[in-house]
Amino acid sequence: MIEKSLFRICENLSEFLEASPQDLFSMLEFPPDSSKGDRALPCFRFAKAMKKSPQDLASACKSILVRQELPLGIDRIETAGGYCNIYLKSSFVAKEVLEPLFSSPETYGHLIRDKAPVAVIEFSSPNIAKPFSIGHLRSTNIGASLSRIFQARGWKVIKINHLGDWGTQFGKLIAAYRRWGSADQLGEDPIRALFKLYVKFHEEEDKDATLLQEARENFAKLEKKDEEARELWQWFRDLTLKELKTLYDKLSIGFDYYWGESFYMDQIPDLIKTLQEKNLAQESEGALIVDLKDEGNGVALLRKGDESSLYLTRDLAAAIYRHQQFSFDQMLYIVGGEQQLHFKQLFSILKKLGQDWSDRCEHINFGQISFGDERMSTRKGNVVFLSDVLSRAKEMAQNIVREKNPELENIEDVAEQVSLGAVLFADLSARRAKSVKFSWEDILSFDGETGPYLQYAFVRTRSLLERYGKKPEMIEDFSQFQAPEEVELLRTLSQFSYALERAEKEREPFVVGQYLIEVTKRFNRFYQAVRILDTEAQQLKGRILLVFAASKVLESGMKLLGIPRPEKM
RNA sequence: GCGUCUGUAGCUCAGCUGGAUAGAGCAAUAGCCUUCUAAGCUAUGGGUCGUAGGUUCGAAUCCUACCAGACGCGCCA
Repeated sequence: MIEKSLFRICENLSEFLEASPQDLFSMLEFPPDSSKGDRALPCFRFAKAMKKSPQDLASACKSILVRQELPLGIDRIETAGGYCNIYLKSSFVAKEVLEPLFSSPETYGHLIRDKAPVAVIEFSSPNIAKPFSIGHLRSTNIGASLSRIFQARGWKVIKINHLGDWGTQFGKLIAAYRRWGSADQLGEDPIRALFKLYVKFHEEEDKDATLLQEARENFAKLEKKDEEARELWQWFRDLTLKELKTLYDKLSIGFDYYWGESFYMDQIPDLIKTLQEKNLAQESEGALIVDLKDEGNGVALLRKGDESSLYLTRDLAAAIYRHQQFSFDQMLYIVGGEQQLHFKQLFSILKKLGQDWSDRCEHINFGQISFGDERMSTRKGNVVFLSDVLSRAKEMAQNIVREKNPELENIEDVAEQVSLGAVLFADLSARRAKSVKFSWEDILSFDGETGPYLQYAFVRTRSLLERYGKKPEMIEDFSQFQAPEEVELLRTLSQFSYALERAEKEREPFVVGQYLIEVTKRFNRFYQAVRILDTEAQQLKGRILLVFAASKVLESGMKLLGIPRPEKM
């Protein structure tokens, strides 16, 4: 184990630097480039207390370390500036990468824990009766990736789709349907038909003040289990859910529970009662509120004047219910940053309710997708539908595949995979918090650091392995990798688990994407610089094993991000 | 007005638990296919890290103020 040897070094320096080995270990960093070693210990921090220059300290560290035998796999120690740089033997790195990758490629880089902590992850959560826009892709994509990353990091993950299937919007929809809709309209493309009704409602709303009133009344009826309203609601919900599931299948995303907002409806009266009994809720202007002004979180609305529930009420019920069911160690809400206040209020009220697990709830926010200069708005109808993006991307990919690889058999399938790769990766190519301007050009890009870039490298590995024709075998001599491109590739492959760890800690799937770009870059350089298939037997065996290793890491990482892995393209 | 987030190359973004010369991709220019898929590889140019202070041996990174943009702040979700 690389970590073991590095930890040994920290132990050996512990006394001299007057710091625990654990602290030293956590201080180790990756140098900017490999000429400065594999890990570095910065000595600046100790300079003041020990009244020595960082340079002298680094040298002292070096002499302490070289005085005795270096731990297994450590090649040498050098100093540069105030850094004590640790160089690993490249044969050691090769062994550490290739052996586990060969014996259990599926779990390479993963963390196995004795007892898996439980994470509830709520994501995607689209609104029923509204088309799935490119904006919804963010929560879906981040949530699905994070779920897989958490699993790879040893969590048991429970995935919940908190469908937006309750609320005043349904009152609006029912009102719109009654005025302008008909059953035939919903036959062909029900979602678009419902969407048109929704947009029309908001157009007419400005002219006709009674509309909103009617919508609210409809929703109140729905909550009071009015049969007719409920039938319509059920119908709209079924239509949407059917279409949603097709989309999730296409993206290979599954949920453990489709517990939408409506699911918690019956739990709300008790919740309200408890809140009142604990004197947390108070009447104000006809509504029921929790005053959180003293902590800077404004006023939280629990119940409207007409007694109907609100988003926050349903989220409170949902959180409590989920905790009862799963007693999770962590709950992540993958929801846009514009709802920050809502989640602050939610967590704060949970705490006031005495739910001590409230600090295990976390809002994983992300920036918005804007469209040109305007914010995308379903109400105004200026949205980009995910289905349109996907079909346009597929069309474009098809043209490119036809041009680049005309003999390919299943061009349409490959185009589908490549276009999905492009769209999904584009969505994960910046940190969550960044808001992104939607651009066809960016999302349909196939060159440079994109999904297809990863896929192309993966295809190259598959092609090499196929041409090789045999199963790769384990090698004995790990010192045969001499070319710098081989060493660099191995070095990068050895860092997979760090990428996963960082992605988990920062809740950033993007970190895995960045890492895969790095692997791909290293692989391409290796491929360019070195012949693989037409070399002598020993070298061939080693290089094909390295190709196998790269292929598996790429595959594993792309799986985590939901990026399809074509065999040919 | 208050709060949160963002501001780094022409464009899109890394780097932000302080540290070694501020890195990629796109676009531009110049090379590399009689050899394993050129959706690739190599090279070149391109930067007051929003502004001004402060902390520090050291600041793109931490603190303060200001500027610009996005979002949120009582009956939507």
